Amino acid sequence: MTITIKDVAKKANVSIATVSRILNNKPGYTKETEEKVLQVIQELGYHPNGIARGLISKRTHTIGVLVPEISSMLMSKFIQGIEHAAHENRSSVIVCHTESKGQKTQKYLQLLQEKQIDGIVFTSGVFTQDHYQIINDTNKPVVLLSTESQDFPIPHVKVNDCHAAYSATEYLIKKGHRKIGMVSGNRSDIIAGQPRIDGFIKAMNTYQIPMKEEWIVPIGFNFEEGKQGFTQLINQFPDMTAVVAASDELALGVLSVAYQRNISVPDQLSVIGYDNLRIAEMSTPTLTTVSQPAVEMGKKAAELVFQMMETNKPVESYIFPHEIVERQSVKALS
Amino acid sequence: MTITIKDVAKKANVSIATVSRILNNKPGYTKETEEKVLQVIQELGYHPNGIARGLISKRTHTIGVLVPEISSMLMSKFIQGIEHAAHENRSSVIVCHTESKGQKTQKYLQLLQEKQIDGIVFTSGVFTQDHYQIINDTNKPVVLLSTESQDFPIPHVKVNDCHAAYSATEYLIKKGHRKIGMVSGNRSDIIAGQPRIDGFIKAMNTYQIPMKEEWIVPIGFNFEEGKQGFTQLINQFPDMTAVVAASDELALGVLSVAYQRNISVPDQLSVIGYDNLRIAEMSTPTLTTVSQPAVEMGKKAAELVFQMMETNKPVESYIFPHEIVERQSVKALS
DNA sequence: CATCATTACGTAAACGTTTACGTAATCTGC
DNA sequence: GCAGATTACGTAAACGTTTACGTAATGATG
Repeated sequence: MTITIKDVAKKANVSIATVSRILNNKPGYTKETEEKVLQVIQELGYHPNGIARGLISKRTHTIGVLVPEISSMLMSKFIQGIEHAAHENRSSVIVCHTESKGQKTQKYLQLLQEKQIDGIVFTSGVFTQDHYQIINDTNKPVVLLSTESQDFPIPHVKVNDCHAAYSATEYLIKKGHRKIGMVSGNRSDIIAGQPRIDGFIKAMNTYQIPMKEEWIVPIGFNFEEGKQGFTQLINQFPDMTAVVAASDELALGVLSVAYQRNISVPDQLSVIGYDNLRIAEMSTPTLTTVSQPAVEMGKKAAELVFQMMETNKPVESYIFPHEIVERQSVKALS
Repeated sequence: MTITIKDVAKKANVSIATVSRILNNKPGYTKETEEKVLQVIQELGYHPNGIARGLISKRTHTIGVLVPEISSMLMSKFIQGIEHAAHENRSSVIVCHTESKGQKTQKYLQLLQEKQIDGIVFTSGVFTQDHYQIINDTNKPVVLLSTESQDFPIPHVKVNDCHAAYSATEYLIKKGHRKIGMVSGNRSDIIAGQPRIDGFIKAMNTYQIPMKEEWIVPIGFNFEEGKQGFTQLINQFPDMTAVVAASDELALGVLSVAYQRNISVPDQLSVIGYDNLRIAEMSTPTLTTVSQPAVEMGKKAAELVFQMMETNKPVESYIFPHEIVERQSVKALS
């Protein structure tokens, strides 16, 4: 049923080699035969079979992206950037939902290998020994997005989490705040948890602001955890005037509990978020936050993958600058 | 360099046919040879090449999904559901960002065809003649998600937009509201625009509530448009007590402007949204809204694709029930 | 006009699988 | 113990391309 290059060749009275040449712009045919063949292709409605092509060329023009959570707003921005870069490189992207599970991640890595994809963007939290094993013997380019690996030589693109959290804290301090709490990711999360806590502590120390351990509540990154974390924080630190949240979702959780308890933001409490997702503009009050250029980061990560494919050389990691976006949730103390 | 089935066969002293049989659980080998071959596969670290496989089987275990906007929260839920169903059917999904552009959509359809994907979930607004053309001669299963086509016999899964908007409006009416405005999608959007407006009007008529044309502001679906639309609406309808927003993002825009103008929600103004995205729980106040079970819908759409592949028969469209989720943004008038 | 380079093709072998068909060995039932 | 059925394989032809190599025809050069 399906029309192949042979059918085209036969009908155009040429060999399949000639058709192939025309299809791929390789030299070796006259203008006339080209026109003839092109016309036959039209008539027959022929489309080349990418699978057969891939079998020979060993390129599938497909890259895989592993994400822990598809419908996370941060991840969907990453994916958007990746898709964009892929499209510019005539490739498409397969999304793999790992649910942060090591086993599912491994299964997906195998799957991608069998599918002969050209490269991988890995956004799925911690990158383990097992993952490296698989990836290493596939010999395909991989880049880590918003994560990194200290054990293996794999390029990454991210912002400097510690530094960004430092900036956020410093921003509050410069606004006159001294009693500052933090709701953050778990300490066991060595990518986005502990480093941001470190940044917070470092800023407090640099500005010689005394602080207590219980001013920091490590709990996670989502909205519910933000509500929980802030509830705990406000109970053990009632005269706090500002809080740095390690994600925008956390910050919204803070806003939500504050609203319930009639704590006015920013008049009684200042809040700074992290990520600069779209919800940061959509909340009431709008959220001052540390911006991660997520779409750009996704784009860059994918571009590095393509660069590695072409040059066959390792590439440099890329650290994106962060930036404080001022909105309404932080007030200067007089 | 790459290890093929031949290498395995040679090292195990069997033919490639036998290896293939073992790989695919087809009968015709003893326990002994199986063990032997399996062991060699382990030793060599062999992985079957899905491309070569696909060339023969004509199945790539890949489906494509076309979305107008990847980082829309609604779309990412759809994608999540689709990915889930795909994974359960041992397939993976390629995401294609169409930007609602007909031309890009067509390009992507061609691409997917060349990639020999097994089926398509189409979530990209209006489904045109041109799209049908391409899809029809590929002969692959397609299902429309959250859209439909009156011209072509393609199954869809969605909620009944008109009915859902009717319910939302009715809900407000039953809470005692009479002066109700609407911020909606454009009238030219025959999928999610006009039908929801129709539902609104129908409810007002059914309950014999007089209304004016300018109580409806068709403008779009996102946050910014919500702000704009509501600003316009409140100016020409100042004594309005409630508003139905055709999306949660629109509703958040309403909330935002109301906050700026010191209109208290829900005390002075009730707001009902549409979609039940995660932001509906995260806003202040939390948003009463019409729930679309987006993840389930995505899942169902993909499942229909697989069903069509297996049975080779057309399937029925599927209308999901909607549901009002009560939160804090609507108040009963006494 | 003879020689050589270039052009415009065609032939056939890959790429890594699956699978129809053939064949020798083993098993079954009497 | 023998005919026939069954089992456990091997051989080779597909699947739809790309591409190295060969060849005849054309063009350029002296």
